[in-house]
Amino acid sequence: MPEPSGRRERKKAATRQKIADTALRLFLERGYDAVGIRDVAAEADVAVTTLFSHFASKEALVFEQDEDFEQRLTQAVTGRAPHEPLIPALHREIQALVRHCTADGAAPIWRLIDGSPALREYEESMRLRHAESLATAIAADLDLSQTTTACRAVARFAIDAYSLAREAADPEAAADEIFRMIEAAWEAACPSRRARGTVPPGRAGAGRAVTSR
Amino acid sequence: MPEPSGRRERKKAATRQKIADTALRLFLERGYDAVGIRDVAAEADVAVTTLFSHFASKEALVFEQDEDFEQRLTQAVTGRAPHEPLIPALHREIQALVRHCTADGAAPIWRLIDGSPALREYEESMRLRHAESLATAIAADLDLSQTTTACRAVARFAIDAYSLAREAADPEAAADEIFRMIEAAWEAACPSRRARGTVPPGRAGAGRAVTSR
DNA sequence: ACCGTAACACTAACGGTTAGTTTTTAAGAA
DNA sequence: TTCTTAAAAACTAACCGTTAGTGTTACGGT
Repeated sequence: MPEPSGRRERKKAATRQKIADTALRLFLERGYDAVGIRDVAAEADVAVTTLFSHFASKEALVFEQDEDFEQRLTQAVTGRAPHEPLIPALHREIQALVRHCTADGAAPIWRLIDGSPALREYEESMRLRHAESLATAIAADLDLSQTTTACRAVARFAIDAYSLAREAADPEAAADEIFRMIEAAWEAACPSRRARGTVPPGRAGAGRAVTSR
Repeated sequence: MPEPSGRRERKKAATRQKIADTALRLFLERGYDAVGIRDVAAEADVAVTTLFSHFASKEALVFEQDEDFEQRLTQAVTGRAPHEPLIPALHREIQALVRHCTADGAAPIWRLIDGSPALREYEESMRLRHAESLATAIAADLDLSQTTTACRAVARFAIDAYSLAREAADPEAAADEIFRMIEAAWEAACPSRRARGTVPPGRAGAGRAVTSR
């Protein structure tokens, strides 16, 4: 089996990068809808088929940068300090991601995205996949001490927090507010676990059995 | 100006219905991807452009039935019994909707949807629009006693509950479980309101000020 | 030096969608 | 009735994202 070694991979990466850069530049210059795939391919000096061998769709060209989002989320769960409670760790990571995408430099790209229904739809769908990965990571981390349903729910809630915060007037405050809600929701789903983190110890374990699944 | 009176509207509605019926039949017979727009138009004996004057996209043909989803949600909020708390009302309606779409008769359509990425994506995007409407209804109902962020968050959570419950092995139990979480989240966001409904009176109003916005 | 194959190019098409234009048909006015 | 207006539907012809099919090149392993 060919062990990867050098030139080929570099050339491939260079082509991919050139396509992504060209695409983003053209989109920002003329608007997403006003630029066709054929325009991008021509300007990047590659064939249309080559473009599609690097990117699955036109929308994927825009979300090149945003690639590690999914991994950062799951890492925040699986790679957190031992005994650190789940929700605050998630909260911290989402805050960082929100800050990252509301930074001044990223503004034009997000204006681009918000301006195109196709891009928004693509993003939503991508986030849902992220939520599924996150749910899996959470379920694995908790090691069967929690329902799959509850894990999938918090995962979705966390993604919701990200996307609502991104749109809010004060993104950081919005994320804080939503995560206060998520913390409460998680405790309600967790009758068998100690309460800890940003919320006072309150009533944990209301004695209701988990019925689903 | 000509006041609309009868035949025209009936014929138009009939055309629309014929298109929708034909489309659904063909999709169920041959599969969504195997049926082209031109096939549907031909079988319904209309021009392609006519089809698109009735439906915005191919996917919209499938979600014809599901039309009143949005209105049922907002109605559940705005039209609930006086003094009935928000979350239980929402819970009840979502339960009804989940039951409706997991009923035996509806199974083939949902198999169709789950089988096509395009349809799933379309549905997600549609649900997000529903969540926005719901958030608006909730905000209006609460009359400024709650943050927009909190309203948008519960609205999303409710939609999440619907779509997670729909996929769960035991849909009703899953919806119950997630709504227990939502109830807790809502109380955490509601320092100024009495606790009531499906959850024991517990600690309401932890004395934390709402900071966002 | 040779072969296998990954990367890319080229042509042509498919399928959803839309613009432009024209024909039909219902609703009201003369 | 007949005429007028306008909505509904038809037809043509394309646009655009995407893919299949078919080479061609050049890198990497032997």
